Amino acid sequence: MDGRVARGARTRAAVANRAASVASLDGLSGMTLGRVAEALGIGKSGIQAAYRTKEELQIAAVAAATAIFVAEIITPTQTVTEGRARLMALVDAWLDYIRRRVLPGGCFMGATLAEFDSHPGPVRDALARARRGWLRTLEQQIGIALERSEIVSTLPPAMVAFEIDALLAAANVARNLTDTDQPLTLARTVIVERLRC
Amino acid sequence: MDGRVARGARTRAAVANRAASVASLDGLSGMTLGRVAEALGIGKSGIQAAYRTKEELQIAAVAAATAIFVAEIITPTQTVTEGRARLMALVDAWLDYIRRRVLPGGCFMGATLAEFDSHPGPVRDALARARRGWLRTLEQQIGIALERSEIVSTLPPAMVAFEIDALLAAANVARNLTDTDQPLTLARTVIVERLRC
DNA sequence: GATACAATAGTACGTACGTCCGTATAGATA
DNA sequence: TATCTATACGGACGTACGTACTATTGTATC
Repeated sequence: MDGRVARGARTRAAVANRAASVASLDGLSGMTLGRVAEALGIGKSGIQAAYRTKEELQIAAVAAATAIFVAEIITPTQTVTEGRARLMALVDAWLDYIRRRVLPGGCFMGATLAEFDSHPGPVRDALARARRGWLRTLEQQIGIALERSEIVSTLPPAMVAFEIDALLAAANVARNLTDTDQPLTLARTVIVERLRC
Repeated sequence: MDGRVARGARTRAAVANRAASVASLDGLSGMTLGRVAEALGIGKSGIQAAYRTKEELQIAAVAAATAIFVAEIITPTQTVTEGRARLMALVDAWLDYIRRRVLPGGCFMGATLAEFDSHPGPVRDALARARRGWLRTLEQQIGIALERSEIVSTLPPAMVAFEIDALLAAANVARNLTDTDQPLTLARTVIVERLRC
């Protein structure tokens, strides 16, 4: 029971995951077929068998990174009470996800969005879609927290979501630059404070 | 009166500026000698005559981008009253600098920091130095504004500076993604609001 | 057990990269 | 004027890229 198609699917998943890892360090352009192949211990043609072109591989890497993100951050917080509690659970899960270096480069989006934001095409579309989903998730919990008066804000949920995402992204960069976890706790402090006004 | 060294210096400056332009779009790795050369209408060897290696060119690009940044944002606001007024002048100058697309990719730091934050070396050091200078400039004015009670904050100046920079960086990404100036004004709204608590 | 076909390896191609070298041009120096 | 010297060019180098193609393996189907 380890047929051709099962093996193929497993390879495809392994390739996509490794591509996401490499891209978190060197970006989706710096991620080359040869590097991914070498990291996996297979030949370049093995990558091609899974994804025909580099662009397909890039999109697969985005999908893989998104899946990891959902598994690490979205799913585990799904059981937490909606509103402020879940919002903070999301933030903490994100910070922990970065701290644990699930992907070696930290935040996949941080490394790739800046690279592709000026390059229209299917890859950028995939990145933008994932980003929008994350922002909407934040916005939703902020809205609920506001309704329940668990947080205070003079700004609409969408702006608060934008702000939290901005702080997290900046924390990721600062963390990579300084090789210290301090920026992560700093960002958390700011976020906590901003949910009180 | 257009001697070798004068011509050389002029070429070096032109090469560095064009390198900064290209890098704002494609990053410091995506910026290739051939592309810079072509954009300048000279040969690859012309670039090499100005900067021996690609790394030297990358560092020169950082310096050129920093110089542009200073000329466009720091210097013009130097005459504004210190404190809240100058802080907002800095923010507005930054937003306008992005809006005017002085560099085609928007924020040079936004495009290159995320790319190099996981790549130790002289290029990252140059980027980190420039970033620290910008954060210190913000922090300084925030501190003065706080002393003079022009703004209210329960957070220390360094954190507010971190936050403002984070919002601006996120605005740049969102602006490139959406091709709309709306994220810029959104970020400004958040910043103004955050200086009141 | 024979046949068809998917997954992977291996190889080769054309292009573009960064770098190096030889040389012509033209300003600086004596 | 004659002699350096720095700028810029053209070209060639080895490497690595993405892609295309063929051969081989191993599994499902009949």
